[in-house]
Amino acid sequence: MRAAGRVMDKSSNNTGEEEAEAGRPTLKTLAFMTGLGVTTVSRALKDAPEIGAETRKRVQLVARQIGYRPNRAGVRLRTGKTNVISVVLNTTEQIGGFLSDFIYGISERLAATPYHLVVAPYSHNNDPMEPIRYVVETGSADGIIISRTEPNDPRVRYLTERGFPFAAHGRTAMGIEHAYHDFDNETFARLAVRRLAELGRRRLALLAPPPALTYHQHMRGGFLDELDRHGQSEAPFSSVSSDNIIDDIRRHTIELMRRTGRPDGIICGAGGPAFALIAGIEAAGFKLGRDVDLVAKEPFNLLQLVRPEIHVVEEDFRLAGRDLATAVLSSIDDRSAAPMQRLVVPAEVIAPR
Amino acid sequence: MRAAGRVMDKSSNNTGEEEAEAGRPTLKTLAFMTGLGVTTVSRALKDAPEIGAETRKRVQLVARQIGYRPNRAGVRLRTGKTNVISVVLNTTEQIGGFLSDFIYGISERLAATPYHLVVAPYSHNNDPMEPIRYVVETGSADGIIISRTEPNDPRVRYLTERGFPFAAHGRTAMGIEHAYHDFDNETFARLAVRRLAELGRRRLALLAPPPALTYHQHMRGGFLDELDRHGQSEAPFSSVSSDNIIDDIRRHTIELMRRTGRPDGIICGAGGPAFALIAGIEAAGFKLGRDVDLVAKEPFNLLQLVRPEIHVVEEDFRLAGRDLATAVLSSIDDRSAAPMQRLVVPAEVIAPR
DNA sequence: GCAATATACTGAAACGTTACAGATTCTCCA
DNA sequence: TGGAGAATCTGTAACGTTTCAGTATATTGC
Repeated sequence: MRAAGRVMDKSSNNTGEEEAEAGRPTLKTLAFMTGLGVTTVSRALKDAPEIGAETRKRVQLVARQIGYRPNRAGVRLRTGKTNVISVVLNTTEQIGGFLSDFIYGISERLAATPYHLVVAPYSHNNDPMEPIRYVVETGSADGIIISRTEPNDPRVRYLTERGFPFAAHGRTAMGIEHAYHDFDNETFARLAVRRLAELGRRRLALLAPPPALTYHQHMRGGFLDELDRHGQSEAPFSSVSSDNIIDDIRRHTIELMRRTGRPDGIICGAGGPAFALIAGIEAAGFKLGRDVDLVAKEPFNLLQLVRPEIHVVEEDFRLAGRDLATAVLSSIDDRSAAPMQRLVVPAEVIAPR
Repeated sequence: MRAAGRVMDKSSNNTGEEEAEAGRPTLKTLAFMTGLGVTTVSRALKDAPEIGAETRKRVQLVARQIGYRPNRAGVRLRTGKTNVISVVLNTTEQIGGFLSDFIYGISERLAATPYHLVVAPYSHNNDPMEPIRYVVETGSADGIIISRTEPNDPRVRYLTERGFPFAAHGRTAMGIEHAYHDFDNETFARLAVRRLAELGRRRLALLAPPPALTYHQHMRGGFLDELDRHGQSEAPFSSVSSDNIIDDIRRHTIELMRRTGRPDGIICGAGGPAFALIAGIEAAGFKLGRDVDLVAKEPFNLLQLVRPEIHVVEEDFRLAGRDLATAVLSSIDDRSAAPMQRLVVPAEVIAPR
């Protein structure tokens, strides 16, 4: 009864507006259809307490029926909320790219939310800060995911100073508590060294990530310390990093294997470059599993498939993506909440099959 | 003189507005600073002819100085223009993912434009039409890039009917002229068969993409026809496609190699799955290059690195990304222009090194 | 029976932009 | 000299949303 009365009132009030009934439904359309004011509709849709229960249901029903979807630009203009997560990526990123799974992981987490994922690239010759500044200055996202984290990362400092929600793939070492997801590369290195020790390998080389990245330290730290415990020695291999292009790695590996102090065990801190390592080892005339053992990260389950004689540790980038998305979302939700920090500790080295 | 006079006028006119001087500069800020109206500023920035040359320069100078950047939400709300390209991806996509390069290619092309790239995922169990409908209905992008194109693709029909700019990775066969970038998989298959014929291989198997996808037809077409020309026969291998998970492919390959009519040549229509093929061949006790030859796509230059005895054809996904981005942009720019259609024809099969 | 208060709704304004429909000044020609 | 027309600028409205400051009606307390 009440409802009906109001409907009559309002519809006659609103008829001046000449509803075209074309295009996407907006709040105005809903207001017209329900006979309510735009404000009421807006509030009813977000379950505001000052709207009658019946009205709320009615509005929501109609909205669902006609497939109302809030206009993102409208919301964004009014509130500043973009419903966007920006993932900043280095386009000169490594071989073969773990990136697919990373992106899929993020998407997966975002799928059930109103958030969109935008990919903001930067190339090696640009300033990594540039896309970050852009996002913050133009407010083009509600949160940022960064990767290739450094111990003293200007992006982390910048974002923290401004209180802008973000999560990093990798840790820092600058006394700032921030959200991150990281793979425990120290443990990875330890496990790898230990395995090679078990196999009787005495002289090990490590293909590490570039020194600037935090996980270089972690990996080398674990490597060196564990080397010490087992009385093994290092075959220096720092002329190249897992960031180099395939051919560089292959060439340097050949050179490494031909040195006097060549290693009998190699550890590779990434997936793709392991292929180049293998190629180099074999090109130098050595045989995997006999002359030298290799422990590598296995990001796509392809490595051990073609070279069953290598030892692998699995790293899950899809999980990293999901985790980081979750972390940013909760940062956005409550900026003062404790940042999500997850360290994934590898449990085992998978032996050759 | 003139300019100065106007500045005085306008600034006194505008002083009612109490410029806070905080936050991002907007047109209003610029208007205040230059002493012009916001309309004039807006037009000056986009080089409208009805604005005096001097004014235009002045406005643009000030804009550059204070780092003015148009508010995307404002533009989008007013004009409907989003400056967004949406790339719709299947998150259950294949092994190892060529996706990184694809995305990087798109980003690369978009970098110098005002466009952002948003990734819209769908999983195997969802309707592939869903993200497409979402984008079109909510107008959340100016253009779409789709992949995994089918001969009679409902997405292509839908987008064409609505005149929505898009480009497809792959062709269709439905009498619709649309923008695409495609790798010539027919030629790929022909080259592969020819190479295997040269090697004396008589009985060939093809690991094709799923039958639903257009390039399945192309690849199989070229394969069968060329098979005929050389008087070779086919070893049926349709129980599995290059979309299957690694382990399925490996198992089916073992089974294939143990059959009576086992192949002495195999062609693999994708990069990742080749690893599984190799594993299967070897698990069945055969040797690559001796018992059987393999021709595969090489998307990341990793395959031949660890298995120098295989023959590869390079497919460049970064180029595909760049191309598709270019195609959508030009579609957006002029909807009636002839759609960009590019077929990349592979020239050679790279022999083992 | 009347004020105070709670309940359920409302219009107007604002976010930043562009399109529309003028307004003002200047130039040039009859 | 006067008026048409070009050149250059202007304010207002609108896109769809949320917030602010109400208004009207119903309910309560005394």
